[in-house]
Amino acid sequence: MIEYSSQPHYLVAVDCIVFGFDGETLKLLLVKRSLEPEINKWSLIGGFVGAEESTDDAAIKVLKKNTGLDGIYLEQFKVYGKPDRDPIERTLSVAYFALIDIKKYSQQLNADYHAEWFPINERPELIFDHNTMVADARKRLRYKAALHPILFELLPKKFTLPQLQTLFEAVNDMKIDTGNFNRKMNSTGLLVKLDEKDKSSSKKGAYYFKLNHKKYRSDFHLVFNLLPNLSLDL
Amino acid sequence: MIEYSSQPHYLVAVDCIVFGFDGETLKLLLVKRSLEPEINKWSLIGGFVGAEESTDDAAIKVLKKNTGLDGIYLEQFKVYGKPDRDPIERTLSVAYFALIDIKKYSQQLNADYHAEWFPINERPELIFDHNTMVADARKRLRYKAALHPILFELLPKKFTLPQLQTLFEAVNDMKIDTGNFNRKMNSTGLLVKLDEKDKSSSKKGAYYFKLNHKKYRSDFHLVFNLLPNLSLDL
DNA sequence: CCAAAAGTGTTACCTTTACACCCATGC
DNA sequence: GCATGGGTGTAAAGGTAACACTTTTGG
Repeated sequence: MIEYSSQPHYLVAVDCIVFGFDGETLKLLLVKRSLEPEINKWSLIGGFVGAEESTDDAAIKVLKKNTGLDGIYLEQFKVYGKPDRDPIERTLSVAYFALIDIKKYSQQLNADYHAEWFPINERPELIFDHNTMVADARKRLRYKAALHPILFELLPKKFTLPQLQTLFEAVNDMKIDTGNFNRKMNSTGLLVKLDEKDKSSSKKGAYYFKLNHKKYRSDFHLVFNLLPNLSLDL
Repeated sequence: MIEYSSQPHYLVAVDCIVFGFDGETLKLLLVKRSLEPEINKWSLIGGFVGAEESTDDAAIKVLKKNTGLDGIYLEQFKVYGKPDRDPIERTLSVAYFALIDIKKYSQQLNADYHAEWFPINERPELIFDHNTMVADARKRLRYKAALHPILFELLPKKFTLPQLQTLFEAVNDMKIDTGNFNRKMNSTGLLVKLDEKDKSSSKKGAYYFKLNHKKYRSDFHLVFNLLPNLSLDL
């Protein structure tokens, strides 16, 4: 029987940075940690990787358990592998960021899992290196969102251009010129204008759009320039 | 004593996709695997992560051991975490891509470690999922190289514009217009023209340039547009 | 009618692309 | 002097940014 002699073995966890958008601010889904150490402190949604599952599977499972949702946009972005990042025992964490339509998130589960949305700039202190993870995830989200139409994952099926613009402004902490933004978005071919208007935030009303899913899938990998004065900072 | 009960533990390895450039083609540094299973088959440079080192440390160590080089450009890009990717025992692999100036690589070590450069398109079959890793690393390199001036890491201190262009063409499998390429590169402010010329490949000779390291460091994170018809495909 | 938000138009400017052209020199 | 690779010039087309302007409608 071949074996890798006496190499050390470690625990492996996944942690998910779950972004949501309520129409105004970018939010983060956090849970109260249910095990020692640091029990009852705020933490990212995470869990250990089981023997029969891939890290991707583990992340999907953890998200399903905490939000009840399937088919969430999920992207592995970094491994945190410092020997002492968990004080109890060496644990590597594979970090994923997730984008979910906050409206799909059933509020009921909130109570079950002690999960809660926080505006990203008003979040509590997190355990271990989770604060760093959030900062890294945010940079990565900005980076990716400037080049790929990823932010649609955060919006409901029907959305308006002003909503979309607010989302881009929230993610990137910047003001964007409406005229240029609309032209740019319309020119991507990703938007399908609906007849219906959203009158909740103005008298004139803003047309609803939906995503052209076929084009979204086919063009997803292309590099767009969705931001003015593109200068990211990853 | 707090502990994480009976969660499973796994081996953790790092694997490095090491790119080099000889002035003509993009190359990959491979080694003959020295342990069972698949002993003597070609493999990426890798090793297990020791108890006292981070994954980054482990990657640096593995590279140092196999190339004798310090200060290599190294970037973690993905974790491979399928349960059965190693047939002997579950092992997660943290993949890094590395860029080295092939001229700095001391040929002598080649013999010591059975490492060898292969043109990227004429490489042998690799063990496990290493073929996938190479494909992924190459995509990632293209992506990053289109937006950040990362390819200078592959060049010697002095280089010419035609060399730089050949490198971009090799990485991206495309022909690039010389005039436009030169103008774009010169406009970045990253190049310092030297008085000396390289006459090895033409009668007229091509001016040597060196990298403006200060500008390289300060502007590294900015998003350039270093390729024509930018349309990547990560 | 007016305020306020949605959305369009206009223009100056810059970048990109394609390609023609000039330059230097060893043979 | 001419072939060869190095390097510059140019003009058309397209994209970007700034901002003025029009539209709609509830109060």
